[in-house]
Amino acid sequence: MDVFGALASPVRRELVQLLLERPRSAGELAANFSMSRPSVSEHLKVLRDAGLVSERRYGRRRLYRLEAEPFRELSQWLGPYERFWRDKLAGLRAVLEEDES
Amino acid sequence: MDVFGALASPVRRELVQLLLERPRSAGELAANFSMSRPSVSEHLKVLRDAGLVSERRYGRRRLYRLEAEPFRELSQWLGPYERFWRDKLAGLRAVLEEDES
DNA sequence: ACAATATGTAGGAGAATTCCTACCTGTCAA
DNA sequence: TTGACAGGTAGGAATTCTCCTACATATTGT
Repeated sequence: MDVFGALASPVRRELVQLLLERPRSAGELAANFSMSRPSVSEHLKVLRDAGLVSERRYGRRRLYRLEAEPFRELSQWLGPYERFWRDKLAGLRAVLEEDES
Repeated sequence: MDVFGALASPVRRELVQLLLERPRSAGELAANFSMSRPSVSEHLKVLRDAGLVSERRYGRRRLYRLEAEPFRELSQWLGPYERFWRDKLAGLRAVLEEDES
């Protein structure tokens, strides 16, 4: 599953959002959800496989942290569309000003 | 299915990319894929339901066009992560310059 | 009116996703 | 060394996704 597929799940987007604040352990992450801990662990695996997060072991804990690169790629993918909607807004503004005059 | 879910499919991302150039009819879009035309039509429905594209009928043709708003929302969602990876890059640069000195 | 064109919908098969409980593994602390 | 803790893996049920062929609907040109 690629980056887009990984972010398609609301649960995984929430995980990613939690990791944006700071790295957290698997258990701490799981505590934020009503689903079972193993299920959260599976979601973490999806995020890992997509390269969105990495994991380091500290004793019996595993700290998950956000990886920057995939988000950079996402941003690049979005670039052309961003230009698209900015142009749309600019066009809209022009029309509104036209009406005012 | 929401915007993220809709963009999880490579086929739908390609559709969206085609529509970024200009609005196109369902048939013209389908011609770009090796899968059956009805399947492409179903992908278009997913994009429609997610609000990513809209459709206007011109006779027996239906022109699909990209909608700006969902991409704007995507951009806003990405905002905090964009800051995240920019900070990472800045940090990396700082470390490299440190090494040089 | 009729055949051809453009496109969506129905129904279904097969694959993938998502969640669960049970279980296994490695680490820490007494 | 042994029990408790942190966390991943296995196997499976229910659901959703993706693709197909067949069919239905609307429009156009003759």
